Amino acid sequence: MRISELSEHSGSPVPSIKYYLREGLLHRGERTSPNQARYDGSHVRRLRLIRALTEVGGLSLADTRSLLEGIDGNSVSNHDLLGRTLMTVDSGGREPAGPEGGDLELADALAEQQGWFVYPDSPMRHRLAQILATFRSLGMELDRDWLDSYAEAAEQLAQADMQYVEGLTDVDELLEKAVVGTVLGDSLLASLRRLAQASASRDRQRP
Amino acid sequence: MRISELSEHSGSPVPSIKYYLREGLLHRGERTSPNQARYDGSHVRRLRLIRALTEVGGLSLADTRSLLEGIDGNSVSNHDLLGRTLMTVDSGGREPAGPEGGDLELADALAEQQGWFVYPDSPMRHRLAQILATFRSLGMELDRDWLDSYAEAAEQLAQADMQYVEGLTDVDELLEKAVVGTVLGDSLLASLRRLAQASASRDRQRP
DNA sequence: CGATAGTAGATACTCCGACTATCCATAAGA
DNA sequence: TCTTATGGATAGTCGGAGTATCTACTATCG
Repeated sequence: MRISELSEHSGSPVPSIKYYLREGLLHRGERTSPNQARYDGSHVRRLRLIRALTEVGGLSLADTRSLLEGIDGNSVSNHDLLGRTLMTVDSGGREPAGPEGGDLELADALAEQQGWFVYPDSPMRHRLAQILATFRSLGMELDRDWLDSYAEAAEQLAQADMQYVEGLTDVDELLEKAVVGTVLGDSLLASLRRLAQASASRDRQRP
Repeated sequence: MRISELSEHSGSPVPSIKYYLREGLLHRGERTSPNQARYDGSHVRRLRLIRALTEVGGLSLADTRSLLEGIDGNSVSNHDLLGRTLMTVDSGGREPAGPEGGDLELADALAEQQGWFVYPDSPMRHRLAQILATFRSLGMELDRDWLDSYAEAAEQLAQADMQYVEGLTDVDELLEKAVVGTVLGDSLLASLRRLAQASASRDRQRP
């Protein structure tokens, strides 16, 4: 298919497609002559993925590209994907630069309570500590029960994810599903949480 | 205190503070003469809040401002805050424009299973449907058990939030904690989920 | 008292990310 | 044939989030 058809099938305007090609997010089509190339289903699929990660997941193009490269390159050995590929994802937010005092310990305590193994230099460990520090800097006392609820929910979600992914043998498919599930899962969860909060606060208002 | 001291106390550079003043995110100081104004703790606090919401929560300045206005104006009656103020938050992502077919029904089914009351024209209801549509457009079959796990986790989180907030009588404080808890809570949860996933996938790799 | 540094506010400028628009030489299709 | 589309390259746009500069003026140190 030609680029205009690719545009129609994917819903992305031609100039954007050209841009993604330039930026290396989309693999080039099979060239049939100096100024003709053929695109196929893989391009449609990739475009949908790009738009899902950026529009719904809120990732920047740069983050999106690095995830796509991870998928393409089978960057990680089998199951280590969630632990490595996705660790690089920012999930929004410019670099803060907050000093984290005893918050690393709190982060570790939460992880230990859930039985998680956490690499000491894991970016997420530091990000977590930083978030905890931010809460405290705003005068929120970080109730341990509340935090435990969050950690427990995270554990349950991870278990659900593992079950969902269980039985997949194709590494490519597994990688892609893991990435999508993780990135869009954040958005999904955020929506559900809002709905639950709205409902709960309404219930509390008129019990 | 003068603006330079405010800058030191808050960690934000003076030009940025001026910018926030211009943009109406930060209330002006008490003017003591044509070119002098005095700032106080409320400014320090507000600056920290702004930076927490933008840097850690990943909100745009525009979203941040609208939330701050909600807090300032006591926009919502008592407990309706989570249901209304926070509904406006985007949680990242440019407008997609995805057509949602039977996904609204699926969204409603999930909500009903958790016993949530959802306004039919709630933005979050549509956003949820859209996210579900996105998953499907990527060829993920949307396992109902998986979705239920997510909805259940959301419910538990909302309950934890309610408990945390319970007993607060000061409306201003309640509003602020709700906003912070919701926005930063997303980031917190995302971090925890990554840690849990990493650990779980590691466990599965070497059982 | 005067020189120096700091200040409020306004206006203008910069930088980056994510596109759009033009352009060119060529190829496909009516 | 000749109008339209294409691939690729280069340049331009636009919004968001700051920076920089400028102008009067004030505070304060020596």
